[in-house]
Order: sequence, then C-alpha cells, then structure tokens
Amino acid sequence: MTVPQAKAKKSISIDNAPEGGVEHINERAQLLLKTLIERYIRDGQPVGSKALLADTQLDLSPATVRNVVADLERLGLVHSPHTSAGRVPTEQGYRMFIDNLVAIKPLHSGEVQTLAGQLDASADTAQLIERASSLLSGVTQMAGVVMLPFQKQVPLRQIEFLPLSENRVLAILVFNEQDVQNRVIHTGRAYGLPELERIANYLNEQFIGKDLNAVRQHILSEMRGTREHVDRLMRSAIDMAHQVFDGEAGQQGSQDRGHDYVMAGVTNLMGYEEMADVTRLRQLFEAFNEKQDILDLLDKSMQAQGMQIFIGHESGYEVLDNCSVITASYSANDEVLGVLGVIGPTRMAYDRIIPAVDVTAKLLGAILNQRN
Amino acid sequence: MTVPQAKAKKSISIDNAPEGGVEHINERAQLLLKTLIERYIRDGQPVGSKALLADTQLDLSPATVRNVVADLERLGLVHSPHTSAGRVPTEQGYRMFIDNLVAIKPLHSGEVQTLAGQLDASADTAQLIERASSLLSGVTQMAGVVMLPFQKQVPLRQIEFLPLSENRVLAILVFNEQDVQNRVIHTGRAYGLPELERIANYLNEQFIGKDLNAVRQHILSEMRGTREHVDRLMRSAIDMAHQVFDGEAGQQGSQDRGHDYVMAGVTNLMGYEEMADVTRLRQLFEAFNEKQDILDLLDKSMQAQGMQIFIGHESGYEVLDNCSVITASYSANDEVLGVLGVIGPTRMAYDRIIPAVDVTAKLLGAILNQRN
DNA sequence: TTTAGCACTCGCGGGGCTGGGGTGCTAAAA
DNA sequence: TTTTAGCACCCCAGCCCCGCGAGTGCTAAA
Repeated sequence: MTVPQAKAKKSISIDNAPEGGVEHINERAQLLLKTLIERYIRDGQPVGSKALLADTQLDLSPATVRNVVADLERLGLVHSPHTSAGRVPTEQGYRMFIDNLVAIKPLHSGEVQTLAGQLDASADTAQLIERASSLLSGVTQMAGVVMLPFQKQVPLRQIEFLPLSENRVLAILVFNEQDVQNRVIHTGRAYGLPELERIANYLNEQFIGKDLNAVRQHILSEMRGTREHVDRLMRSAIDMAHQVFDGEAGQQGSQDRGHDYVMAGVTNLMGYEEMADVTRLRQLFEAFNEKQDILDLLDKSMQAQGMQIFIGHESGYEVLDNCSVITASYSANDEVLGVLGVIGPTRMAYDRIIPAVDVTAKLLGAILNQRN
Repeated sequence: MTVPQAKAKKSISIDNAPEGGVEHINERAQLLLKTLIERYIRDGQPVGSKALLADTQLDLSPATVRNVVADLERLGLVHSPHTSAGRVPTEQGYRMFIDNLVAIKPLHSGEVQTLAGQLDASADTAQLIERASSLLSGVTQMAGVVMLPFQKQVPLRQIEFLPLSENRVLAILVFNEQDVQNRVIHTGRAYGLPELERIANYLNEQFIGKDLNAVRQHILSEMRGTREHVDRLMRSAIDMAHQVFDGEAGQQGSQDRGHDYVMAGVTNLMGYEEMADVTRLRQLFEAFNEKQDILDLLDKSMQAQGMQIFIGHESGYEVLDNCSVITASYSANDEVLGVLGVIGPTRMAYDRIIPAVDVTAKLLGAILNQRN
C-alpha cells in the first residue's frame, strides 16, 4: 500500500552548519530562495518576481530576479503551478532551505517557561507523555506525537504477589515510583500468601535491578536449566515469572514490546487549506489510528538520534505526501528512550517549530533522567 | 457557546408502538412520509413526487402525491431546499419517522454472532469498553462511543499496601479479577511491611464488600469520630484510607468520579458528504476531545435509561446540529452502569443502527453482569 | 377527491469573456 | 557577461449568460 522505506536523512544540526550541496548556487540565488520560501510559508501563495524582490534588500530589477528564479526551477528547487503564476518551493527546495538556509528562531524564554512549567515531573510516565504530546501540539499548532519511552531498559525494583482467587494470582511489578504494573496470572493450583511471599523473595533476589529483557533471558535459561532440580519452590517461582514476564499485554497495555505513541491535536491539521481534501485527511487520520506506519517512521528516526526532518515523500509513506514530520529523540542517562515530534503540512514555520520540538525533547529527557 | 439543555426525549420502544402525535395525518400520508424518508436516507437527494410514487405500491398520480407532500410540508415534517427540488425530511419528520414509522431491521444472526464473538469477556474492563466502542463503530460505520461503567457501585474485594520508598506507599485496590487499581500515596513517615499489613487487615475488615462511595462515607465518619481515640494503628489506617480513596486521579485514570468515555471510528464521519464542511467537522472533533458536552449528553440519556435518540438540535449542542445521537444504557444486575451509542449524520440508516446499538448494549451488560 | 395540463422556478453545468498577475524572450544597456 | 526594459503571451479566477432538466403549484376538468 504505502512504500515502507524512508530515505535516510542526515540529521539536522540546529546551529545551521553549512554543508555540501550548495556548490552550484551562488549567494544571491540562495538569498532569493530563502526569501521565497519564507514568504511562501508566510502566506501560502505562489510568489512572483516582484513580490519576492520586495522582500529582499537587493537593488535589482524583477527581470533579473526572474532569471535567477528560472535557474532555481531548473535545479528543481522551485516550481510553478502553471505558466504565469509565481513559484512554490518543491520538496528539494524545502530540503535545501532546512539544511542550509533556515534561520532558526529560538523560542523566547516565556515559551520555554510554559513548556517547562507544564511538564509535571511528578506525574506518572503515561501522563507525562500525554502532556508532552499535548504541549507540542499546542505550541506548534500541529499534530504532536510522542513515542512511549522504550521500557526494556528500566530496571525492575520489586516484585510482589497477591492471591486473588482459587487459581488467580496478581503480580505487581514496581519499576519506580511512577511506574507500577499489575498482571493477573492463572496458576494451576491455589497458592497461599506465605508461599507467594517466598516465591516473591526468591524472584526479587534474582531479578532486582535487571531490566525486563535481562529478566526474560534469565527465566529462559533457568527453565532450561532446572529440568533436573526438583526444588518445588523454585519451579513454581520460575513458572510464575514466566507467565508474568512473557505473558504480554499486561493490564497497563503492551507498551514495552511493540512500542506505542500518543498523539494530540490532530484536529489542528483541519485548519490548514493544504489539508482541505477530506478524503486525504481521512486517510491520514486513519494512518494515525492504525499506528503501524507512523510507528515505523518514528522507529527510524529514533535510531538516527538527534533531530530528523522528513519532507513530503521523504517519509516514504503515501499518506504523508504533503506533510512534513519533524522529530527529535529524547534520552535520559545518555540512552535514547524514544522520540517525539510534530506532523503538519509541508508548508510549516520550520524556524519556530524545529526549536519547539528540540526543546520539548530535551525537557522530557531531563525529567525522565531523574527517574531510574 | 452551546445550549446546554437537551429536550427530554421519550424513550424509544423498539417494537414500534403507535403513540400520540399522529392524529391529523392519515395513513396514506404516513406511508408517503415513511417512504420519502427511507428513500432520502438511502440516496441522500431530495425526493420528488414521481420518484416517491415509484417507491410505493400506491395507484396514484404524481399530482396527488404532490398535494399530500405539500401537506406534510405545511406540518413541518418535510421541507424543500428550494422551489422545484424534491423534499427532504426535517428533524420533526425524522422524529415522527422514528417514533411511529420506522420498520426496525433486526440484525441478522451473523452480525449478532460477530458482535458477541468479538466482545471478549475475559478482557479487563478498559479493554472491553474499547472493544465495544470499536465494534459499534465498525458495524454502524459511524462514530461509536461507550461511557465507562459507573464504578461507584463495584464493591471492593481487597486492599493491600506495599512500601515503596522512604515515605511512599503503594496501595492496591482489588475489585475483581479484571479490575485492579494502583495508587501511590505519600505518607508523613516511613512504614514497615508488618505495620502496613496490620493496617491493611484493619481496612479489609472495615471495607470489604463496600463500594467506593460507601467506603468514602465510612472514612469521613471515622475521621470525625476518632478524634478522642488515640489508637495509633487506626489513626494511620484512616489517614491512609483517606488518601487512597479521596486522592482522586489514581494511576488508572479518574474514571470513577468524573465519568469518561471511549470513542472509536470518528474518521468514519469523514466519509459523509453532509459532514464535508471541514470547519464544522473540526468543531465536532474538538467537542469529542473536550468531552464535556458529549459527557453531559450521555449522562442525560443514561438517566433516562433504555434507548434514546437525539436528532439534530434535540441534543441541545450546536456542534451536533446535523448529527443524530443514538444511545442505549447498559446495565448489569438490574443496575444501570453506563451508556453507549453512536454519533453520525442525521441522515443515517436508523432501521439498522438502532438495533445495533441496542444489541451491543445488551451484550456489554451481559458480560459485565458476570462480574461483581 | 383525484388528475391532467401547464406555466413557472431554480440549480447546475458549460461556454465565453475579461482583468490581472505573472512569465519568457529579445534586444539593448551597463 | 550581466542586468534591464519592453513586449507578447499565458492562464487562472471570477463573472455573466444561457439552456437543460427536474420538480413544483395552480387551475380546471373528471
């Protein structure tokens, strides 16, 4: 259905490092391209030579500008919807704009304050993520998306059992003060409280401090190993642990294996004329619900670390054709935990939105850093 | 902003009982109204006298039909978008259609099977609700909405405490095998495990079998009463209980007091031409996110019990102007727990959708009935 | 009460016209 | 070689107009 491969995008350096790719385009042309895109982003209409000229300090005639712009068109950076309309940036134009030309507008401290203030460090992780997503969408007026932090890495702090009924046992996994998970497991027979306590003790000894992945490994090797031993306690313990840790879909949702994300402000997208086509919009929204495609994209940009920008086709997904996706990974303790970003029409105010995404990612990382 | 009062709607009897309000409109006119609405629902275009006639067995001339339809228009049941277009039902027309004329098409057993099969009785409540909502939207091709069951009534089965850190304690509330809640509470000092166990024992004695409301009552009276006593254990127990039960926003979300709902398939709405106006649609979606208005509406129809149908303005909320809302309350043990329904354009296939909502409500009720 | 006949009304789609913003090209100027 | 003025040209957007078709309301006769 959709082409599932995104072109590798080199990661964006916020501080506007000049890089290769500009060789054959002189400074004046760059300036004009930059102004053209800025203007187009501002008011969404094809910009003609006169208007373009008016936005620069250049002392030139429109005719000259026309020549330059014609060059830009030949290079594929700009394109005119029909003869005798102004020019509109192409995806490649945007690409160059972002890689070399854009003048990032840092958030003014007020905005940073609100962001920082609204991200409540004391909330549990799920709420925190939700919050971040909503802030992102609020600040940028686009759709905000935050991937849940990659839980595999979180070390287990405590495990407890509670008998529920005849052969149901409630397992409680404590990771930290904000993250506690419950799982109901089905046992072959009834267990008493003391027995469960001993099992818990045993497992705690074994597992505390290990992350879920390590725990799973451990269990597997134990299961292979214990064939000969007949210690009943250990047997039960391992059986239970197996159910707890491999029985996916714990009550809190299966966020740790399959990844998941939280979106906010999708309705913002309904405000932009370039998104006016209801059926396309619908497809986009449905992709948001399916999650798979978006998730793949987020995964990719998480691996790339730092900021990533996908313009239109670059994402590789048809539904995102006239959208741009700006992501930044967030990390704690020097480890990438996830990725967040915004999705909006290709024509967006990159100069404001890039730093917004950047800052949010850093803030979120900082908060998660305080937990372990 | 939106008019917050919905007209009281008499509840709908599925079996099509003839009731008052039809006095001054003879059988033939009724038949014509019914056919007109059916046809309009089918293909969404104003229906003229000839077309209308073709859909009935009546041996009449178009002219006669025109006369009758003109009467219907005078009664406000039908309305023509401009001279020389066919007629379109008004809200009142739909009202009469639903109250007196509609011929409900029972779901064919296959559909019931799927519904029943897909509603997984073993899932926890949250998943179950999600599922119901999604099924509802899938079957009807509208937006499905299910209110979370009203938790106040669920009796507590067990409460346990676990020390987390210096002065954090994890409280675990078990209601039944599908519903377990965690809450982290902040204590003034550190508690040891044995102490917590004694507190839990005490609270279990007091609270088991009571629903959350009763528990809260109990705590309040205890707090007033225990001033004189100085039993330290009891004091701590009550303090903790207070935090657990009145500290709203437990980790699982605050579903029990403020109500909440789960929607699914909102994108379905984007398929209907009558919803083509993006800005209106956006307002609608935003209302879905705000939740407040929708929640009020659901609350109202829950109190009314049984099925409720709001056509256009009848809901009292501007955003729902050209929408109909069909709800049915669901109950277990003869107690209304919540309400579910669908939201879609006024022009919807009531004959199919009414039973779908009805059946889903009954199925959900039946499943919840097995828990206590 | 029903029906045929008829004049009338609108919405919709297509065609033609116009104005304005914008282009590309050419030839001259810098 | 680059810049510029001039010019012909293009084409979209809006507008008006017109004709068609579906459907109506009214009237007068059955």
